[in-house]
Amino acid sequence: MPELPEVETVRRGLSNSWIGRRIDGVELRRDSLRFPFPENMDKRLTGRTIVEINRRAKYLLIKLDNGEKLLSHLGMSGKWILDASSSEGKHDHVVLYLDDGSMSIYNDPRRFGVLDIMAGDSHKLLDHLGPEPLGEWTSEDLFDKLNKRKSAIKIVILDQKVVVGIGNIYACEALNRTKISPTRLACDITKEECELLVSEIKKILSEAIAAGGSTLRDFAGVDGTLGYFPHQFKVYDKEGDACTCGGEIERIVQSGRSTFWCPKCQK
DNA sequence: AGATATTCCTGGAGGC
DNA sequence: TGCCTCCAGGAATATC
Repeated sequence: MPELPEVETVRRGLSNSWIGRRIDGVELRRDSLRFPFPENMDKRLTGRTIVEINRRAKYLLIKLDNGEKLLSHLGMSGKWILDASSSEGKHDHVVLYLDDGSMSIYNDPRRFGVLDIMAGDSHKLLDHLGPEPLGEWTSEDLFDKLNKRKSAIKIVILDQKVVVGIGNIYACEALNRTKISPTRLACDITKEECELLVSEIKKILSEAIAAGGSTLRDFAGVDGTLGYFPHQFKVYDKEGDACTCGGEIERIVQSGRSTFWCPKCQK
């Protein structure tokens, strides 16, 4: 569920709490999530100080003082719980003991998340990724990629090789905002529509980050949990509701996933 | 290579 | 109230 804005919000929350902290102890409650943890992950993290936290796509890159990075992906249900007083959670998989006496816990019921340690800049999960939507991403780049694809536009903008960070929710929302039908073939999207898509995707992601940032203080104040933040959506999970144009929002299934859209205004 | 199906996992919702 | 089935979804992997 966390898409780019949620991961960026988590990055900011973790930065506030973690930068400059030394990891004094690591408790692994299991040996894998989606993938096995790297050999001796607990020992390799112990004694390290966190110097910087970056984001690439939906991955968090937690830089350590020896140059290595802890790679964290939240999958569907992953959360970092900061300043935890105790760990009784059923799905608390990893506990970090920090040098200020606090405890940070990685909790993930569905275990789709990833934790790994990388020494250099290359990683199997990162190397094939497409451009960052909030970086130097242009409509020309998008048009070139869509041109070659005969799948529905909704499916193609979910492809992390085309552009990163967009999940099911923002794909639906962006298409509604640009009035493009999710069923149109990617190769039939015009240059003008690409310009619109790029600018609306940048806008909606920025807005969501701003909203996440504003809820972060309150949200983290309650239980210190950093994970998924609900935002205001126009079409996602709103089957049967009225679209802003007056039409009725429908749900269809594309490649096994729900798409919410308005057939009246999205052409 | 590109398109599609399958897989991982648990909690929550809905049906009876 | 309880049990069953289905569904949610990120992204690697396999298969055609």
